[in-house]
Amino acid sequence: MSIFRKNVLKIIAKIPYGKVASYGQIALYAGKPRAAREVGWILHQSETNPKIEIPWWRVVNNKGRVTIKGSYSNTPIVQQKLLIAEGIIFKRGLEFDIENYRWKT
DNA sequence: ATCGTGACGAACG
DNA sequence: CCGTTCGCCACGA
Repeated sequence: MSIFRKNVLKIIAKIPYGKVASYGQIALYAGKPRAAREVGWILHQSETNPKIEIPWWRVVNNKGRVTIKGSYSNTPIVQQKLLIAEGIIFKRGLEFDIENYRWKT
């Protein structure tokens, strides 16, 4: 397990209830400013290989859109539902105004 | 090593 | 507000 991967999981675990962060943000905080795609890959792996419990649904793309593909159990609808349950208002489809909920350090 | 792919992001047209 | 292109990074064939 790489150090970057460990940082990614640790940081995602810190996202507060009702807040979200982009893949790029997580990559930045974890020490690889341009590894947004890798963060997505790591989450994809964690889905079928859950070492620790993390609020994966609080990670979205930088435009405030749910871009997860309905892979295993974590589908776009499931993610949207979890976010709505935390108070996030969706505008249309899988989009919402991310600046109202973005987690900042 | 090369190539295609993806839960990304930013820049264009 | 689209859709496309390109740069980015790791994984697997």
